[in-house]
Amino acid sequence: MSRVRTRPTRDDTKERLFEAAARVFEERGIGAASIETIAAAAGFTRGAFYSNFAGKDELIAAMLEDHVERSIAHHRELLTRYRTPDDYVAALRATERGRRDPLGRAPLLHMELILYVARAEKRRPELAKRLRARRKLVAEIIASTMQAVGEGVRDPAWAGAMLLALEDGFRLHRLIDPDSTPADSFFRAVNDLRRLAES
Amino acid sequence: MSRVRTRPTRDDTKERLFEAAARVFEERGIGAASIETIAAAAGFTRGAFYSNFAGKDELIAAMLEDHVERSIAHHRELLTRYRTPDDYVAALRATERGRRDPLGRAPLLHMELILYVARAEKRRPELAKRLRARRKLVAEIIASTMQAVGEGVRDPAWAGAMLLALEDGFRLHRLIDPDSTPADSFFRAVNDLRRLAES
DNA sequence: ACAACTCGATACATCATTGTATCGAATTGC
DNA sequence: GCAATTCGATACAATGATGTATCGAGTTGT
Repeated sequence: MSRVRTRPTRDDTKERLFEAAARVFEERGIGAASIETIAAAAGFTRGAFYSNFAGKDELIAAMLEDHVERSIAHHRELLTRYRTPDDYVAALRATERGRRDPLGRAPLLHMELILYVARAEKRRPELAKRLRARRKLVAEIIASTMQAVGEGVRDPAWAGAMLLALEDGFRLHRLIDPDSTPADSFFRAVNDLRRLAES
Repeated sequence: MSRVRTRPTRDDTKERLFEAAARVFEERGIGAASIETIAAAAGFTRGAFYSNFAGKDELIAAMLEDHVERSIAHHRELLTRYRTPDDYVAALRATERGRRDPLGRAPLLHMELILYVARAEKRRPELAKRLRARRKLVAEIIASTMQAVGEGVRDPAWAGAMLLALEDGFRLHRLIDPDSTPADSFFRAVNDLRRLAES
């Protein structure tokens, strides 16, 4: 039995390394981020890092694993509460405003991870699985909320793919030029499309 | 006057460095690419590189400059030839197919550049200018081709922004998962939207 | 043809990064 | 409590990257 904990638990350390890595990746880019910098940002030395991960690759794999579930869980939770398209979009808008991003991570990091993994041929399937899960989820959301209002969409899966492309695209453009790309561009587009589809 | 040129011109060297840099950036990512690797890929040494550019930043700025003009010029040229939406989309589809995209590798560079510049606060305006130019161009295309058919779009500028977001989004997703994201996803979406807007 | 100039390779010094090996302190099992 | 184990800091060797300074070959103007 220990009297008072003076050393952080292993999971604590990993968590701190995650956060630090997210910050550093976002700031410098994954490729330009050194292990040393990441460890230092977390308040540790390289020793701690290598004690927890085999290297940069394993860290990133762990980051993906960790955060994917979180974001999907959030959407599913929203789905149980808001049953019409308008409500759902409104709810999303609200969380968007409050949080950093519906996917749970800052946009730059999101893109950065996509690129990093897309480049690592052997690891691409992981990210692909994630994209497919997101699409399936959006398709479900469309189908579910549409049905609640009595409207029909011919192909929810394709509609989901389009919406996700639109979302990621606007996210990218907002990175480049926030001034000409308002935060709610995506939602505006969704509403426009819904209006189009209804007429 | 020299008899026979045995040394490449300065512009030749720069051009070769551009191409090599594009390859290396695509393969390793901008952050992870070293000057040495780039120069070597072009068949030169670092000496040549530093003789032509002050550093990585300046190289990238030059690459952007180069890329932008080329792509915009191409679209404008298309615009003079194809005056209806259908023709234009068809023409785009054709050039897209012809472009080197055997493994979907070229788009990586596009995203990579966006991220790199988005991160460099001081340089962001350049890329923003480019995004705005693209949007303006697409808006013009929409307005121009629509008018030729006698249709009206309420807000061509906004429609242009949406289309670009859609395009970049699909490009991103194709990087992740080519199997579930066919190369013509964007064009399919454009056609769907046109059909929606017409009804 | 000759002098001035330009380009790119080579060499060099400095510094950053990587991965491992080892040691001491903290923690847990018994 | 005490031994065994775990965690993370430190030291270390090897390698890679950066930028500059310099030299020789190539090129241009007159």
